[in-house]
Amino acid sequence: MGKAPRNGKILAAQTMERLRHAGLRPTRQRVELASLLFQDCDRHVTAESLHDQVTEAGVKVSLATVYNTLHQFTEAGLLRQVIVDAARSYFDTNTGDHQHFFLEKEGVLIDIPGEAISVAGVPNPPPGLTVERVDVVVRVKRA
Amino acid sequence: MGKAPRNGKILAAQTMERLRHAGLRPTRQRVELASLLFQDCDRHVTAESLHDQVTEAGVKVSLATVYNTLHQFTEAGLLRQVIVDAARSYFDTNTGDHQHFFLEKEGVLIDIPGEAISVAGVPNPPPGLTVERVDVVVRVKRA
DNA sequence: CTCACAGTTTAGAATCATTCTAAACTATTG
DNA sequence: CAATAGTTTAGAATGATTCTAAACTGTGAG
Repeated sequence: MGKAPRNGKILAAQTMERLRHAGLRPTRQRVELASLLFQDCDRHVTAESLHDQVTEAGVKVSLATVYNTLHQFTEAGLLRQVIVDAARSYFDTNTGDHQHFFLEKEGVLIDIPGEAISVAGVPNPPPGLTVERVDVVVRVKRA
Repeated sequence: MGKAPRNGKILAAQTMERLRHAGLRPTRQRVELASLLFQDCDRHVTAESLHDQVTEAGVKVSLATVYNTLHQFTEAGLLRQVIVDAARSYFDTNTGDHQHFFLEKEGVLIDIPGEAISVAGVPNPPPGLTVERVDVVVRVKRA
């Protein structure tokens, strides 16, 4: 032990700052979850996959808290919810403008950069409605 | 009584033919549901909304059968499943190429003709994967 | 027209993801 | 350090959907 703990501490401090900025009290659980979610590259998680991961890391966080936290992070703009599967909800750490490939059989999401794709010809919505967002899901399967 | 029954019979006969062509035995329940689904213009239903409708029409069909039937019709290509809401599944009687506006608050779907919208710049999927379909959901809200 | 059987329907139980509840805990502030 | 508002949690509850196994019904053969 040496590097891991030190990095852990630095990471935790940054994470706590980030949570405070988002208006969230940096509790042990939120810091743990945020560290897992935001340390690496972009990630796509479900409540269960994240709960499994945090549990395997030897940290005790209830599934209810994982659900709460995912929703709070989403409201705070730290995550984005992705709806592609009737069976479960995915959360994406990439909150920028982008779209997805979705491999249904395996429940795998792959980002498509926002600049890559362009959607043309969206009609004006019916009167009284305004566009919030345009989601594109490219459903793929193993060849 | 006069017109209604006669039309009903004609409709039923057409519907039974349609079901047979799709490889589905035309049972009372399937004919009832198909009549409701396909008689008018394009429709978007959930299992519950369709069950309510058929029940209000005075026809006895179990909710389980509505679920079964919706899935069978979908497999047979008579319906298309639309995934826009984590909470419930929608089925669309329009199986052609088109996209949707979705008014989340009210659970309302509105078709956008396929010719209207064009999606450009979809990257090649990762090796070993092929594109099945590109879904576009324009999420709207009351202004 | 009738029988037999494969395919269907169904009530109710079961499942699964998710949310709720209310009691125990903890970060924060004074 | 104490008070308190915000959090966490186990477990119950919910809601959509699926399953089960028993009863029912198109259909094709005779």
